Amino acid sequence: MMRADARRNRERIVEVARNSFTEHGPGASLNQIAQRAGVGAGTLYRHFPTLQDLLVAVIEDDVAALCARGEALLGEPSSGEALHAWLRAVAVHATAMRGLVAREMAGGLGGGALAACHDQIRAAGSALLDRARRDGSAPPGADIGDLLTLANAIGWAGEQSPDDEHLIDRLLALITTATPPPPGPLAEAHPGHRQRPHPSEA
Amino acid sequence: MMRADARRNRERIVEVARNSFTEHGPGASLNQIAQRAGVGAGTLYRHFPTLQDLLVAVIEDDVAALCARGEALLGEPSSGEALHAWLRAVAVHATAMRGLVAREMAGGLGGGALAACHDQIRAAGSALLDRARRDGSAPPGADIGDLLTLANAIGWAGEQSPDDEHLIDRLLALITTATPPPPGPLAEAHPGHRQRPHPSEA
DNA sequence: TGTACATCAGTGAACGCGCGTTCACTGATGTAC
DNA sequence: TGTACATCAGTGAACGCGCGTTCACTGATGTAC
Repeated sequence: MMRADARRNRERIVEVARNSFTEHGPGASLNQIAQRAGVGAGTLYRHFPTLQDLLVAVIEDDVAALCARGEALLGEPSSGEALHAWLRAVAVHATAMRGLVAREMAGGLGGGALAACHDQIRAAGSALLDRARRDGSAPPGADIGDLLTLANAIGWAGEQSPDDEHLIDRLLALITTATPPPPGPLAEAHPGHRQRPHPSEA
Repeated sequence: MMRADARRNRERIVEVARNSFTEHGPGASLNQIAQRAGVGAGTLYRHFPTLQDLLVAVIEDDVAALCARGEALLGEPSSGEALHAWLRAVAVHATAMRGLVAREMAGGLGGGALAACHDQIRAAGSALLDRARRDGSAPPGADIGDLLTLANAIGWAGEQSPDDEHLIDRLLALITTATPPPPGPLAEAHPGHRQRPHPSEA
Protein backbone atom coordinates (compact mmCIF):
# COMPACT_ATOMS: atom_id res chain seq x y z
CA MET A 1 0.00 0.00 0.00
CA MET A 2 1.00 3.62 -0.42
CA ARG A 3 1.93 5.49 2.72
CA ALA A 4 -0.47 8.28 3.63
CA ASP A 5 2.14 11.05 3.54
CA ALA A 6 3.41 9.76 0.19
CA ARG A 7 -0.07 10.00 -1.31
CA ARG A 8 -0.56 13.50 0.10
CA ASN A 9 2.74 14.66 -1.33
CA ARG A 10 2.05 13.10 -4.68
CA GLU A 11 -1.27 14.84 -4.93
CA ARG A 12 0.18 18.18 -3.89
CA ILE A 13 2.99 17.86 -6.43
CA VAL A 14 0.55 17.17 -9.26
CA GLU A 15 -1.61 20.10 -8.23
CA VAL A 16 1.32 22.51 -8.05
CA ALA A 17 2.73 21.15 -11.30
CA ARG A 18 -0.56 21.82 -13.08
CA ASN A 19 -0.49 25.44 -11.93
CA SER A 20 3.16 25.82 -12.86
CA PHE A 21 2.68 24.42 -16.35
CA THR A 22 -0.31 26.71 -16.80
CA GLU A 23 1.73 29.68 -15.65
CA HIS A 24 5.11 29.07 -17.24
CA GLY A 25 4.33 26.63 -20.02
CA PRO A 26 6.77 23.84 -20.74
CA GLY A 27 9.58 25.92 -19.21
CA ALA A 28 8.31 25.51 -15.66
CA SER A 29 11.09 24.67 -13.19
CA LEU A 30 10.96 21.30 -11.46
CA ASN A 31 12.94 22.60 -8.48
CA GLN A 32 10.40 25.36 -8.10
CA ILE A 33 7.50 22.94 -8.33
CA ALA A 34 9.05 20.85 -5.56
CA GLN A 35 9.64 23.92 -3.42
CA ARG A 36 6.13 25.27 -3.94
CA ALA A 37 4.72 21.85 -3.11
CA GLY A 38 6.71 21.94 0.12
CA VAL A 39 8.79 18.85 -0.66
CA GLY A 40 12.43 18.21 -1.37
CA ALA A 41 13.59 17.82 -4.94
CA GLY A 42 14.28 14.14 -4.32
CA THR A 43 10.67 13.52 -3.37
CA LEU A 44 9.52 14.81 -6.72
CA TYR A 45 11.91 12.39 -8.43
CA ARG A 46 10.81 9.48 -6.30
CA HIS A 47 7.24 9.96 -7.52
CA PHE A 48 8.02 11.03 -11.06
CA PRO A 49 11.36 9.71 -12.31
CA THR A 50 11.01 11.52 -15.65
CA LEU A 51 9.38 14.75 -16.68
CA GLN A 52 7.07 12.72 -18.88
CA ASP A 53 5.73 10.87 -15.86
CA LEU A 54 4.81 14.15 -14.20
CA LEU A 55 3.20 15.55 -17.32
CA VAL A 56 1.15 12.41 -17.80
CA ALA A 57 -0.04 12.56 -14.19
CA VAL A 58 -1.14 16.16 -14.69
CA ILE A 59 -2.84 15.39 -17.96
CA GLU A 60 -4.68 12.27 -16.89
CA ASP A 61 -6.99 14.36 -14.72
CA ASP A 62 -7.66 16.81 -17.53
CA VAL A 63 -8.34 14.01 -19.98
CA ALA A 64 -10.78 12.35 -17.61
CA ALA A 65 -12.57 15.65 -17.04
CA LEU A 66 -12.82 16.38 -20.75
CA CYS A 67 -14.13 12.91 -21.49
CA ALA A 68 -16.75 13.25 -18.77
CA ARG A 69 -17.73 16.62 -20.15
CA GLY A 70 -18.05 15.13 -23.63
CA GLU A 71 -20.25 12.33 -22.28
CA ALA A 72 -22.52 14.86 -20.60
CA LEU A 73 -22.71 17.02 -23.72
CA LEU A 74 -24.00 14.08 -25.73
CA GLY A 75 -27.25 14.73 -23.86
CA GLU A 76 -27.37 18.35 -24.99
CA PRO A 77 -30.27 18.90 -27.46
CA SER A 78 -28.27 20.93 -29.97
CA SER A 79 -25.50 18.73 -31.34
CA GLY A 80 -23.74 21.71 -32.90
CA GLU A 81 -23.68 23.67 -29.67
CA ALA A 82 -22.52 20.61 -27.79
CA LEU A 83 -19.53 20.20 -30.11
CA HIS A 84 -18.79 23.90 -29.82
CA ALA A 85 -18.94 23.81 -26.02
CA TRP A 86 -16.67 20.80 -25.89
CA LEU A 87 -14.07 22.36 -28.18
CA ARG A 88 -14.18 25.40 -25.93
CA ALA A 89 -13.47 23.20 -22.92
CA VAL A 90 -10.52 21.68 -24.77
CA ALA A 91 -9.16 25.13 -25.58
CA VAL A 92 -9.52 26.35 -22.01
CA HIS A 93 -8.40 23.34 -20.03
CA ALA A 94 -5.76 21.60 -22.09
CA THR A 95 -2.88 23.85 -21.10
CA ALA A 96 -0.68 21.14 -19.66
CA MET A 97 -1.50 18.93 -22.61
CA ARG A 98 -0.13 21.56 -24.93
CA GLY A 99 3.15 21.61 -23.02
CA LEU A 100 3.32 17.88 -23.13
CA VAL A 101 2.50 17.51 -26.76
CA ALA A 102 5.05 20.14 -27.66
CA ARG A 103 7.81 18.45 -25.69
CA GLU A 104 7.05 14.87 -26.44
CA MET A 105 6.32 15.28 -30.10
CA ALA A 106 9.60 17.16 -30.34
CA GLY A 107 11.43 14.38 -28.52
CA GLY A 108 9.68 11.78 -30.67
CA LEU A 109 9.26 9.55 -27.64
CA GLY A 110 5.52 9.17 -27.64
CA GLY A 111 5.06 6.90 -24.67
CA GLY A 112 2.22 4.49 -24.07
CA ALA A 113 0.35 6.53 -21.47
CA LEU A 114 0.45 9.52 -23.77
CA ALA A 115 -1.00 7.68 -26.71
CA ALA A 116 -3.79 6.40 -24.45
CA CYS A 117 -4.68 9.96 -23.41
CA HIS A 118 -4.71 11.04 -27.00
CA ASP A 119 -7.02 8.21 -28.01
CA GLN A 120 -9.47 8.92 -25.21
CA ILE A 121 -9.77 12.60 -26.13
CA ARG A 122 -10.14 11.70 -29.75
CA ALA A 123 -12.89 9.19 -29.02
CA ALA A 124 -14.84 11.70 -26.94
CA GLY A 125 -14.57 14.28 -29.71
CA SER A 126 -15.50 11.81 -32.41
CA ALA A 127 -18.76 10.95 -30.64
CA LEU A 128 -19.74 14.61 -30.54
CA LEU A 129 -18.63 15.29 -34.10
CA ASP A 130 -20.42 12.24 -35.51
CA ARG A 131 -23.64 13.27 -33.84
CA ALA A 132 -23.31 16.80 -35.22
CA ARG A 133 -22.64 15.38 -38.67
CA ARG A 134 -25.80 13.26 -38.58
CA ASP A 135 -27.74 16.43 -37.70
CA GLY A 136 -26.07 18.27 -40.55
CA SER A 137 -24.60 20.82 -38.14
CA ALA A 138 -21.02 19.91 -38.98
CA PRO A 139 -19.45 19.47 -42.41
CA PRO A 140 -18.72 15.82 -43.25
CA GLY A 141 -15.21 16.79 -44.31
CA ALA A 142 -14.17 18.05 -40.88
CA ASP A 143 -11.67 15.83 -39.13
CA ILE A 144 -11.75 15.44 -35.34
CA GLY A 145 -7.96 15.53 -35.22
CA ASP A 146 -7.88 18.85 -37.04
CA LEU A 147 -10.62 20.28 -34.84
CA LEU A 148 -8.70 19.26 -31.72
CA THR A 149 -5.51 20.74 -33.08
CA LEU A 150 -7.31 23.97 -33.87
CA ALA A 151 -8.92 24.10 -30.42
CA ASN A 152 -5.49 23.64 -28.87
CA ALA A 153 -4.03 26.36 -31.05
CA ILE A 154 -6.82 28.70 -29.98
CA GLY A 155 -6.12 27.82 -26.36
CA TRP A 156 -2.47 28.64 -26.96
CA ALA A 157 -3.47 32.02 -28.36
CA GLY A 158 -5.59 32.60 -25.29
CA GLU A 159 -2.57 32.02 -23.08
CA GLN A 160 -0.55 34.58 -24.99
CA SER A 161 -3.14 37.27 -24.24
CA PRO A 162 -4.38 36.40 -20.76
CA ASP A 163 -5.97 39.83 -20.39
CA ASP A 164 -8.40 39.31 -23.26
CA GLU A 165 -10.96 37.09 -21.55
CA HIS A 166 -13.18 36.63 -24.56
CA LEU A 167 -10.49 35.99 -27.15
CA ILE A 168 -11.06 32.25 -27.08
CA ASP A 169 -14.77 32.71 -27.70
CA ARG A 170 -14.22 35.09 -30.58
CA LEU A 171 -11.69 32.79 -32.23
CA LEU A 172 -13.92 29.74 -31.80
CA ALA A 173 -16.70 31.72 -33.44
CA LEU A 174 -14.53 31.99 -36.55
CA ILE A 175 -14.55 28.22 -37.06
CA THR A 176 -16.99 26.99 -39.67
CA THR A 177 -18.32 24.17 -37.54
CA ALA A 178 -19.10 26.45 -34.64
CA THR A 179 -22.73 27.34 -34.22
CA PRO A 180 -23.21 30.85 -32.82
CA PRO A 181 -23.35 30.81 -29.02
CA PRO A 182 -26.85 30.97 -27.56
CA PRO A 183 -28.12 34.50 -26.79
CA GLY A 184 -27.46 35.54 -23.24
CA PRO A 185 -25.42 37.87 -21.01
CA LEU A 186 -22.27 36.73 -22.81
CA ALA A 187 -23.52 38.13 -26.11
CA GLU A 188 -23.82 41.59 -24.52
CA ALA A 189 -20.14 41.57 -23.68
CA HIS A 190 -19.07 40.72 -27.26
CA PRO A 191 -20.17 43.34 -29.74
CA GLY A 192 -18.30 41.31 -32.35
CA HIS A 193 -20.76 38.44 -32.13
CA ARG A 194 -23.38 38.56 -34.82
CA GLN A 195 -26.83 37.40 -33.91
CA ARG A 196 -28.43 37.97 -37.27
CA PRO A 197 -27.69 36.19 -40.54
CA HIS A 198 -24.85 37.47 -42.63
CA PRO A 199 -25.93 39.99 -45.31
CA SER A 200 -24.24 37.97 -48.03
CA GLU A 201 -26.61 35.09 -47.25
CA ALA A 202 -29.72 37.24 -47.66
CA MET B 1 29.65 54.72 -41.53
CA MET B 2 29.46 51.06 -40.58
CA ARG B 3 32.56 49.00 -41.09
CA ALA B 4 32.24 46.33 -43.77
CA ASP B 5 33.00 43.42 -41.44
CA ALA B 6 30.55 44.77 -38.90
CA ARG B 7 27.76 44.83 -41.46
CA ARG B 8 28.59 41.31 -42.63
CA ASN B 9 28.55 40.01 -39.08
CA ARG B 10 25.31 41.78 -38.29
CA GLU B 11 23.61 40.26 -41.30
CA ARG B 12 24.93 36.80 -40.54
CA ILE B 13 23.75 37.02 -36.92
CA VAL B 14 20.24 38.00 -37.97
CA GLU B 15 20.10 35.20 -40.50
CA VAL B 16 21.29 32.59 -38.01
CA ALA B 17 18.98 33.99 -35.34
CA ARG B 18 15.99 33.62 -37.64
CA ASN B 19 16.81 29.95 -38.21
CA SER B 20 17.42 29.37 -34.51
CA PHE B 21 14.13 30.96 -33.46
CA THR B 22 12.36 28.91 -36.12
CA GLU B 23 14.02 25.76 -34.87
CA HIS B 24 13.99 26.19 -31.10
CA GLY B 25 11.31 28.81 -30.55
CA PRO B 26 11.84 31.45 -27.91
CA GLY B 27 14.21 29.12 -26.06
CA ALA B 28 16.97 29.47 -28.65
CA SER B 29 20.39 30.00 -27.07
CA LEU B 30 22.16 33.30 -27.76
CA ASN B 31 25.57 31.74 -27.22
CA GLN B 32 24.70 29.14 -29.80
CA ILE B 33 23.50 31.76 -32.25
CA ALA B 34 26.79 33.62 -31.86
CA GLN B 35 28.76 30.42 -32.35
CA ARG B 36 26.79 29.33 -35.40
CA ALA B 37 27.21 32.80 -36.87
CA GLY B 38 30.95 32.44 -36.38
CA VAL B 39 31.29 35.42 -34.03
CA GLY B 40 32.17 35.84 -30.37
CA ALA B 41 29.41 36.32 -27.85
CA GLY B 42 30.50 39.90 -27.31
CA THR B 43 29.93 40.71 -30.96
CA LEU B 44 26.33 39.64 -30.71
CA TYR B 45 25.90 41.97 -27.73
CA ARG B 46 27.61 44.84 -29.48
CA HIS B 47 25.02 44.67 -32.26
CA PHE B 48 22.01 43.71 -30.15
CA PRO B 49 22.32 44.85 -26.53
CA THR B 50 19.02 43.21 -25.58
CA LEU B 51 17.18 40.15 -26.78
CA GLN B 52 14.41 42.41 -27.91
CA ASP B 53 16.75 44.23 -30.29
CA LEU B 54 17.67 40.96 -31.93
CA LEU B 55 14.07 39.81 -32.20
CA VAL B 56 13.01 43.09 -33.73
CA ALA B 57 15.81 42.86 -36.30
CA VAL B 58 14.66 39.37 -37.27
CA ILE B 59 11.04 40.40 -37.42
CA GLU B 60 11.47 43.59 -39.41
CA ASP B 61 12.35 41.57 -42.50
CA ASP B 62 9.35 39.31 -42.05
CA VAL B 63 7.05 42.26 -41.53
CA ALA B 64 8.31 43.98 -44.66
CA ALA B 65 7.86 40.79 -46.68
CA LEU B 66 4.32 40.24 -45.40
CA CYS B 67 3.37 43.84 -46.12
CA ALA B 68 4.75 43.56 -49.65
CA ARG B 69 2.83 40.34 -50.13
CA GLY B 70 -0.34 42.01 -48.91
CA GLU B 71 0.17 44.88 -51.33
CA ALA B 72 0.60 42.45 -54.20
CA LEU B 73 -2.47 40.45 -53.20
CA LEU B 74 -4.62 43.58 -53.40
CA GLY B 75 -4.29 43.10 -57.16
CA GLU B 76 -5.63 39.54 -56.97
CA PRO B 77 -9.11 39.34 -58.61
CA SER B 78 -10.74 37.27 -55.86
CA SER B 79 -10.67 39.32 -52.66
CA GLY B 80 -11.59 36.29 -50.56
CA GLU B 81 -8.79 34.19 -51.94
CA ALA B 82 -6.37 37.07 -51.51
CA LEU B 83 -7.22 37.36 -47.81
CA HIS B 84 -6.90 33.61 -47.44
CA ALA B 85 -3.53 33.54 -49.15
CA TRP B 86 -2.25 36.36 -46.98
CA LEU B 87 -3.37 34.72 -43.75
CA ARG B 88 -1.59 31.59 -44.92
CA ALA B 89 1.58 33.61 -45.42
CA VAL B 90 1.22 34.99 -41.89
CA ALA B 91 0.78 31.50 -40.49
CA VAL B 92 3.80 30.14 -42.34
CA HIS B 93 6.29 32.97 -42.01
CA ALA B 94 5.63 34.60 -38.68
CA THR B 95 7.56 32.11 -36.57
CA ALA B 96 9.95 34.58 -35.04
CA MET B 97 7.09 36.98 -34.48
CA ARG B 98 5.35 34.37 -32.39
CA GLY B 99 8.41 34.00 -30.20
CA LEU B 100 8.66 37.73 -29.83
CA VAL B 101 5.04 38.30 -29.07
CA ALA B 102 5.07 35.53 -26.50
CA ARG B 103 8.10 36.92 -24.71
CA GLU B 104 7.37 40.59 -24.94
CA MET B 105 3.71 40.39 -24.12
CA ALA B 106 4.70 38.30 -21.14
CA GLY B 107 7.29 40.87 -20.09
CA GLY B 108 4.79 43.64 -20.67
CA LEU B 109 7.53 45.77 -22.22
CA GLY B 110 6.01 46.46 -25.60
CA GLY B 111 8.71 48.62 -27.11
CA GLY B 112 8.26 51.18 -29.82
CA ALA B 113 9.75 49.17 -32.68
CA LEU B 114 7.49 46.29 -31.79
CA ALA B 115 4.35 48.36 -31.81
CA ALA B 116 5.36 49.73 -35.20
CA CYS B 117 5.69 46.20 -36.61
CA HIS B 118 2.35 45.29 -35.20
CA ASP B 119 0.68 48.31 -36.75
CA GLN B 120 2.18 47.64 -40.18
CA ILE B 121 0.95 44.06 -40.24
CA ARG B 122 -2.43 45.14 -39.03
CA ALA B 123 -2.72 47.80 -41.72
CA ALA B 124 -1.80 45.34 -44.47
CA GLY B 125 -4.39 42.89 -43.19
CA SER B 126 -7.05 45.54 -42.81
CA ALA B 127 -6.72 46.55 -46.46
CA LEU B 128 -7.31 42.96 -47.58
CA LEU B 129 -10.12 42.37 -45.13
CA ASP B 130 -11.93 45.60 -46.02
CA ARG B 131 -11.81 44.73 -49.69
CA ALA B 132 -13.18 41.25 -48.99
CA ARG B 133 -15.93 42.79 -46.88
CA ARG B 134 -17.00 45.11 -49.67
CA ASP B 135 -17.24 42.06 -51.96
CA GLY B 136 -19.27 40.23 -49.35
CA SER B 137 -16.65 37.47 -49.12
CA ALA B 138 -15.91 38.17 -45.47
CA PRO B 139 -18.36 38.69 -42.61
CA PRO B 140 -18.49 42.32 -41.40
CA GLY B 141 -18.11 41.11 -37.84
CA ALA B 142 -14.66 39.63 -38.39
CA ASP B 143 -11.87 41.57 -36.73
CA ILE B 144 -8.46 41.78 -38.36
CA GLY B 145 -6.78 41.42 -34.97
CA ASP B 146 -8.64 38.19 -34.30
CA LEU B 147 -7.87 36.86 -37.77
CA LEU B 148 -4.17 37.59 -37.27
CA THR B 149 -4.22 35.95 -33.87
CA LEU B 150 -5.90 32.89 -35.33
CA ALA B 151 -3.44 32.73 -38.24
CA ASN B 152 -0.59 32.88 -35.74
CA ALA B 153 -2.16 30.17 -33.64
CA ILE B 154 -2.50 27.98 -36.72
CA GLY B 155 1.14 28.64 -37.53
CA TRP B 156 2.03 27.58 -34.00
CA ALA B 157 0.10 24.36 -34.50
CA GLY B 158 1.99 23.78 -37.74
CA GLU B 159 5.28 24.04 -35.86
CA GLN B 160 4.18 21.44 -33.35
CA SER B 161 3.61 18.92 -36.14
CA PRO B 162 6.31 19.71 -38.67
CA ASP B 163 5.77 16.38 -40.43
CA ASP B 164 2.19 17.21 -41.43
CA GLU B 165 2.85 19.52 -44.36
CA HIS B 166 -0.77 20.26 -45.13
CA LEU B 167 -1.97 20.83 -41.58
CA ILE B 168 -1.87 24.61 -41.96
CA ASP B 169 -3.99 24.45 -45.10
CA ARG B 170 -6.55 22.16 -43.52
CA LEU B 171 -6.83 24.34 -40.42
CA LEU B 172 -7.14 27.53 -42.46
CA ALA B 173 -9.93 25.85 -44.42
CA LEU B 174 -11.88 25.56 -41.17
CA ILE B 175 -12.08 29.36 -40.81
CA THR B 176 -15.39 30.87 -41.87
CA THR B 177 -13.79 33.68 -43.83
CA ALA B 178 -11.63 31.35 -45.85
CA THR B 179 -12.84 30.71 -49.35
CA PRO B 180 -12.05 27.21 -50.54
CA PRO B 181 -8.69 27.06 -52.32
CA PRO B 182 -8.89 27.05 -56.12
CA PRO B 183 -9.08 23.58 -57.68
CA GLY B 184 -5.71 22.18 -58.63
CA PRO B 185 -3.08 19.61 -57.67
CA LEU B 186 -3.33 20.74 -54.03
CA ALA B 187 -6.99 19.72 -53.85
CA GLU B 188 -6.05 16.19 -54.90
CA ALA B 189 -3.73 15.88 -51.94
CA HIS B 190 -6.41 16.95 -49.42
CA PRO B 191 -9.44 14.69 -49.53
CA GLY B 192 -10.78 16.73 -46.62
CA HIS B 193 -11.27 19.80 -48.78
CA ARG B 194 -14.84 20.16 -49.96
CA GLN B 195 -15.41 21.61 -53.39
CA ARG B 196 -19.18 21.34 -53.36
CA PRO B 197 -21.65 23.19 -51.14
CA HIS B 198 -22.37 21.75 -47.73
CA PRO B 199 -25.47 19.50 -47.61
CA SER B 200 -26.97 21.54 -44.79
CA GLU B 201 -27.07 24.55 -47.12
CA ALA B 202 -29.02 22.69 -49.80
C1' DT C 1 49.23 55.07 -54.92
C1' DG C 2 51.45 53.87 -50.38
C1' DT C 3 51.92 54.10 -45.46
C1' DA C 4 51.13 55.28 -40.45
C1' DC C 5 47.79 55.55 -37.33
C1' DA C 6 43.48 55.98 -34.59
C1' DT C 7 39.18 53.95 -34.08
C1' DC C 8 36.19 50.76 -32.73
C1' DA C 9 34.45 46.03 -33.98
C1' DG C 10 35.68 41.37 -32.56
C1' DT C 11 37.31 38.00 -29.15
C1' DG C 12 36.48 34.42 -25.83
C1' DA C 13 37.62 33.21 -21.10
C1' DA C 14 35.28 34.00 -17.05
C1' DC C 15 31.44 35.05 -13.95
C1' DG C 16 27.13 34.19 -11.48
C1' DC C 17 22.92 31.95 -11.96
C1' DG C 18 19.22 28.55 -12.00
C1' DC C 19 18.45 24.43 -14.02
C1' DG C 20 17.87 19.05 -13.70
C1' DT C 21 19.47 15.41 -11.13
C1' DT C 22 21.77 12.53 -7.46
C1' DC C 23 22.54 10.26 -3.04
C1' DA C 24 23.97 9.51 1.74
C1' DC C 25 21.39 10.36 5.46
C1' DT C 26 17.00 11.19 8.44
C1' DG C 27 12.71 10.17 10.23
C1' DA C 28 7.64 9.29 9.66
C1' DT C 29 4.71 5.57 8.89
C1' DG C 30 2.62 1.05 8.98
C1' DT C 31 3.12 -3.58 11.00
C1' DA C 32 3.89 -7.44 14.11
C1' DC C 33 3.50 -8.92 18.46
C1' DT D 1 -4.55 -1.21 23.21
C1' DG D 2 0.56 -0.32 23.53
C1' DT D 3 5.26 -0.78 21.99
C1' DA D 4 9.48 -2.10 19.16
C1' DC D 5 10.99 -2.23 14.88
C1' DA D 6 11.75 -2.48 9.80
C1' DT D 7 10.66 -0.21 5.75
C1' DC D 8 10.89 3.14 2.62
C1' DA D 9 9.38 8.03 1.74
C1' DG D 10 11.48 12.52 2.48
C1' DT D 11 15.45 15.62 2.75
C1' DG D 12 18.40 19.12 0.80
C1' DA D 13 23.25 20.04 -0.01
C1' DA D 14 25.97 19.25 -3.84
C1' DC D 15 27.18 18.31 -8.64
C1' DG D 16 27.76 19.36 -13.55
C1' DC D 17 25.77 21.89 -17.10
C1' DG D 18 24.49 25.54 -20.32
C1' DC D 19 22.62 29.79 -20.02
C1' DG D 20 23.04 35.17 -20.43
C1' DT D 21 26.26 38.58 -19.85
C1' DT D 22 30.72 41.13 -19.12
C1' DC D 23 35.23 43.13 -20.13
C1' DA D 24 40.23 43.58 -20.72
C1' DC D 25 42.51 42.74 -24.60
C1' DT D 26 43.43 42.05 -29.85
C1' DG D 27 43.38 43.28 -34.45
C1' DA D 28 40.93 44.52 -38.81
C1' DT D 29 39.29 48.45 -41.02
C1' DG D 30 38.85 53.10 -42.77
C1' DT D 31 41.23 57.56 -42.93
C1' DA D 32 44.65 61.21 -43.30
C1' DC D 33 48.55 62.51 -45.37
